[in-house]
Amino acid sequence: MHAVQANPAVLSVADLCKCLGDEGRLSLLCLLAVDREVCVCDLVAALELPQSTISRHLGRLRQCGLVVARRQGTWMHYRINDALPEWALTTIETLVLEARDQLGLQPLQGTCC
Amino acid sequence: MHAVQANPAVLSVADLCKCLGDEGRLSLLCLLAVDREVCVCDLVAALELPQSTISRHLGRLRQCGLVVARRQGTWMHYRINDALPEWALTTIETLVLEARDQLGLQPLQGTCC
DNA sequence: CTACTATATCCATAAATCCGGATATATGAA
DNA sequence: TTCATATATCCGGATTTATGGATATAGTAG
Repeated sequence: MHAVQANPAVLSVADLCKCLGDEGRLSLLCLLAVDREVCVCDLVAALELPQSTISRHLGRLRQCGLVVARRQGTWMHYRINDALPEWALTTIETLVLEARDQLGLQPLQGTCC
Repeated sequence: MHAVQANPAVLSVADLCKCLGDEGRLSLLCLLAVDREVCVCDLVAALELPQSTISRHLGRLRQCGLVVARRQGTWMHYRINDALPEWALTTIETLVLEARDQLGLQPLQGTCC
């Protein structure tokens, strides 16, 4: 078996920064950093952005390995990938803490599921 | 006097990340993080990019407040702005440390001035 | 002044990114 | 099966960004 799932292309510093360089994605990470696991519909409700936009951002975050998804029925639950390298996790933590002040985003209300 | 030089538009997390999300600018910051102060010609020599490209990247880094410049004769010396907020400085430090491994950039040789 | 160097800016092109409505896919229920 | 919901993907257009050669500016020396 040579499909040992090669290391998902080590996260580059530049790619991490590109992901964090968009207010939409940054907001998503802020929300995910508080509640451990959130489903897409709650994220859509919280950020008031079209569903396709949220999904697209989540897709990119997942592609970079910043978040992981878990399916539960028709819902998808996203959470920050805690298997990221240290430098990435500490960076995300620092930036999310500051971004939460800068972007005025209200905490998640009622969970849909 | 109402020209007290208004706060240079507080650095946003997203803007910092956009700046760091380019390999050219990231490389420049890596070089500046080692040697405290470097002049443009040395940066051009080290990165082997056209002078206009280097200057443009430095301009953006300066505009975001990540670096400051000091003129000495015809030379411009750039250094990381240590007056940045804590969250930005620690982020830069963490990312530069990792990026130096990822990007294989050789240390500055001979200073031009 | 002229000439030379270092750096910044201009410009047009190319490439990447973002957006959001429309559509496709997936799952569960009836 | 059909329907409804949740999410992902498609696609065309708008916006932003990066590029690098050419040019302009600033400083020094003669």
